[in-house]
Amino acid sequence: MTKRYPTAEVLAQANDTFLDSVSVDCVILAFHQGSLKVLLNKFKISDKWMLPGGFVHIDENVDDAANRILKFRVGIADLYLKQFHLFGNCDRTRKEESLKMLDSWGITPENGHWFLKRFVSMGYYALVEYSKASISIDESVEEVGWYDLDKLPELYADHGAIVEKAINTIRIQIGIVPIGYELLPEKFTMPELRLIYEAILGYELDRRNFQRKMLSVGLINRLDEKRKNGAHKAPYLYSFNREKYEEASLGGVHLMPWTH
Amino acid sequence: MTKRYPTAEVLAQANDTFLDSVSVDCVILAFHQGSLKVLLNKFKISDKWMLPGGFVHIDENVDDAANRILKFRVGIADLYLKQFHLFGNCDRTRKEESLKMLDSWGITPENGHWFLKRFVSMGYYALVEYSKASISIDESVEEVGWYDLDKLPELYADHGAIVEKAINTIRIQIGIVPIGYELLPEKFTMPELRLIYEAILGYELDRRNFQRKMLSVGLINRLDEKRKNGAHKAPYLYSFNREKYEEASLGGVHLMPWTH
DNA sequence: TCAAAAGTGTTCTGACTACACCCATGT
DNA sequence: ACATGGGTGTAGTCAGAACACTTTTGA
Repeated sequence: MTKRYPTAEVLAQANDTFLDSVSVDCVILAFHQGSLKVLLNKFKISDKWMLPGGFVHIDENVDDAANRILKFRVGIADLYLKQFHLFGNCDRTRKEESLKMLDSWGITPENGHWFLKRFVSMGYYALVEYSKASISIDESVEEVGWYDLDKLPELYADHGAIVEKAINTIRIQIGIVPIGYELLPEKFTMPELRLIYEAILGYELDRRNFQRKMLSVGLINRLDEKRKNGAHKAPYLYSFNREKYEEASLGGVHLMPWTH
Repeated sequence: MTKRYPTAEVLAQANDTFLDSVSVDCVILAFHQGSLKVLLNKFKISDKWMLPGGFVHIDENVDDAANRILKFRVGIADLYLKQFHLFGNCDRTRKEESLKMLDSWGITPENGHWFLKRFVSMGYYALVEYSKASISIDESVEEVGWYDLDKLPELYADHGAIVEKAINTIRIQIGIVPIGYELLPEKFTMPELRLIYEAILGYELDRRNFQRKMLSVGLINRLDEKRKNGAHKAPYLYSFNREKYEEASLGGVHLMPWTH
């Protein structure tokens, strides 16, 4: 199973390789240095940044395609990965840009070439641990990088709207679905967990009440270790109770109050 | 704007009419005689019931396609209609069935015919008022009918799973998103509203607390009328405060508690 | 007059809020 | 010692759960 990201050769005869008209875009989020980052890449030919995305193999489930793209880009499989919206408007396809890309790959497209047709894109969001993600570049991509959510560069086509919709969806779900497990290392401190929640929600939480709430739902175990940070009391380390976490992911938990 | 549901003639030259590989399936729900019903139809050639669905015109937004299909089937436009999941597995396409359909329409498909390719389907759910829905039949459809959610007949391909996923999604959203407006006539009684919630949730609610809660969120106005039902006190009639309702639909409200 | 169902009031509990207070650590 | 930030305790408030009680209607 070493299916490739589409390159020039693949695209040239893609009619039988990929599912028509359907693409996948991934909003891959990680937490680093106090803020949420999203993974972006830039194709050699394009001057705009894009979300990591790709096409669906003809014999591949769409969800699996999203997983494959994710694994290819950040090197982690079986991540927290969720559908959040289908972007299906006609006006989202940028024919000129696509032509430019084909041209740069030395392809002179016949009329109605697969790549030039209208595409709808399934949006997925993924949460990954920054330190575990090893971003990779292939020959079609010039640059890959993590961008601060509130300092995004100009994005290709509707990718800006896709990012926005993703973060909105996560904000809504954060009260029901436990997160953090995917964004943090095995051992973490309570302030670290809280900073993630604050970054996603966009406002500050009461340090003390947050701690109590998190401990009371029972998804987190306190360890017998502390981490020395600086000139203050060393915070405890915690780990997720994997079993209960999975359970809560499926069944839903009431984690956060609803009123701001 | 009188685009048609695909029929034999349309399908024959559909390559340029419809978006490839993408279809739309609608789980249309209504409340009638104490239970939730879902709209199903049966094609002449098929022996299995299907969800109302269709294809996306080449110059049509996917969301608009869902709206068009809905309008065609129940005669109501601008309904409460929401994406809930993309069904994108390879194994969901039933090639033999599709061949049978084409054959029955007198089409001998060349290899790789549009209709025989793999399709992914965007699932939408819609809530409609039973009395306002006028279901219509076209020449390709043999029968259309409302089916009780827990007495569904055998459904085509993965349509059973689609219905299930739809109702699960609604159950999760019912606590945040106000519903009822779309399922009830202009004027309704509190028990009527409560029965809908109970039907969706699958369990009974406390009559008295439900009433208080509904009134306290302010989406509902009590009218100066009552409806005489039987040998008991006549319940008040209520109507939705449309303005606040729209607002709540967008911003979200905390309507129901989370714990069962 | 009685059953059935609607409407209102009350108590109890538990969760969230907003703090005050104490503890550990490095400079 | 003191600033910085982590951890615990507690009173006040508010919403939901449970249930008693009253009201209206038709048979």
